[in-house]
Amino acid sequence: MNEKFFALPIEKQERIINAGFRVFSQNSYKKSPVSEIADAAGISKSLLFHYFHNKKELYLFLWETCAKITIDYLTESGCYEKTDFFEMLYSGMQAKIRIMKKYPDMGNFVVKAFGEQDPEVCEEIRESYAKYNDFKANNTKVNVDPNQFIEGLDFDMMYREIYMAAEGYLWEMERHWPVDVDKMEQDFLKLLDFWKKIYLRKKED
Amino acid sequence: MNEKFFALPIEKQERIINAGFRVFSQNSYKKSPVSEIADAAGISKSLLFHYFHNKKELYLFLWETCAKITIDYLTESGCYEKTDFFEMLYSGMQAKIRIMKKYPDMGNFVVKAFGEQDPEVCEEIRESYAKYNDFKANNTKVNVDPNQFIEGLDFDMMYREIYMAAEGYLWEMERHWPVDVDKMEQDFLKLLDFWKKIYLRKKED
DNA sequence: ATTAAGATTAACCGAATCGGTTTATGGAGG
DNA sequence: CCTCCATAAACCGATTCGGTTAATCTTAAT
Repeated sequence: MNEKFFALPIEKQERIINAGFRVFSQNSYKKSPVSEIADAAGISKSLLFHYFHNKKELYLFLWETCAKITIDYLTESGCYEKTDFFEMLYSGMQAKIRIMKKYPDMGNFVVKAFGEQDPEVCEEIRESYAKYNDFKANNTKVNVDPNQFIEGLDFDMMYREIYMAAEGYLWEMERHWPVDVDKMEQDFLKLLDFWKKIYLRKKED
Repeated sequence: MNEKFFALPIEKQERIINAGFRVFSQNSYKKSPVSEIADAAGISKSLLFHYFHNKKELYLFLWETCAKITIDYLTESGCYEKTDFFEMLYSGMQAKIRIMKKYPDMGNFVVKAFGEQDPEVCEEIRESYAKYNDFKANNTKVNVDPNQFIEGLDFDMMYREIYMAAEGYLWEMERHWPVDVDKMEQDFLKLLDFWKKIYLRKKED
């Protein structure tokens, strides 16, 4: 790609990135016109082709950008260092919320790209995803104290259940456009309280 | 539409319906070619245009079909008559599983259609959805005994949490194609047990 | 065997779209 | 006035799409 892209004002870079996320998340790679992305970004198609030599390059740049954004926001949230389980959940969720605020269509783009079948891009997508997963595996070490939970609790099951509920909540949110991220944070705090009340051992002091 | 469609062998009807679900769920209305649907169904484009006069008619037929299928499977499952909360959950989930078995892409089609913006179809979609919602509101009456749950439980919150977890689970499943519906049922049974253990009042007899 | 009717498809059409290129424009600095 | 350089308009050949038409294939009655 043309490195001059990064010399653009950040605001313009983000407009282009978000336009790409939006269009590519709504249609398959082949059916997503570059012209539509340019329109959504408020620039001309020719300019887009000036910064990215072709459609494929733009697409893969967006894909790599997702990994970069996720890693940046997650590490910055400090969630990797937390030892308290619910604190980890909370800062992780805060990172996701901040991402959604700035890149509203990134989540859907990731899902769509991950399932992309087009031979022109799908191998690259999968390779890059493997790399990202390696990074995650090397940097995620959850250590929680099992004594804080109620007796006889199936911890893996609880984790899974909470994870799915969060996922389901996000999914439900994204269906009701536009996403109200502030309401989201409130809802999630309420959920956290609910979970703590259910799963945490009562303090008997 | 051409009523002769319903005279076709059921197996062929379903092939066409599933092909429509598949293609329309992967791209927006405008970017979903009728020819691709015909290919996926194993028939010629001209034959598809013989049964449905145009693309819009096919699309709206598929949309109405979703409501019909959902209502049919849900009432047949008996979940509307259940008074036990977890039994209701279980039969509802069984209905959804049966639907996914027969129409693997219907769920994604519904989501996509619900968010469709194209002026050629979006008003009709919304109207029809309102009708479906009315039906659901008139036929869903949950009456559960609050005494069966642990003390101090926020029931609405629990319901919401369970609902989201189920949603999140489905969503996670659909990402890992193809969906293994039998494993799904097992997982869901385990989840049900987990919830019962957490939320139900312990029997002290 | 002939034919009529219906089911199904291949071939076709005009309009629009798409990825990408070439040419033109407009504005800032020297 | 000239030179860059960011940006856009106009353009191009290839392809695609919705829909139609003409042809073929199947079947069952005569």
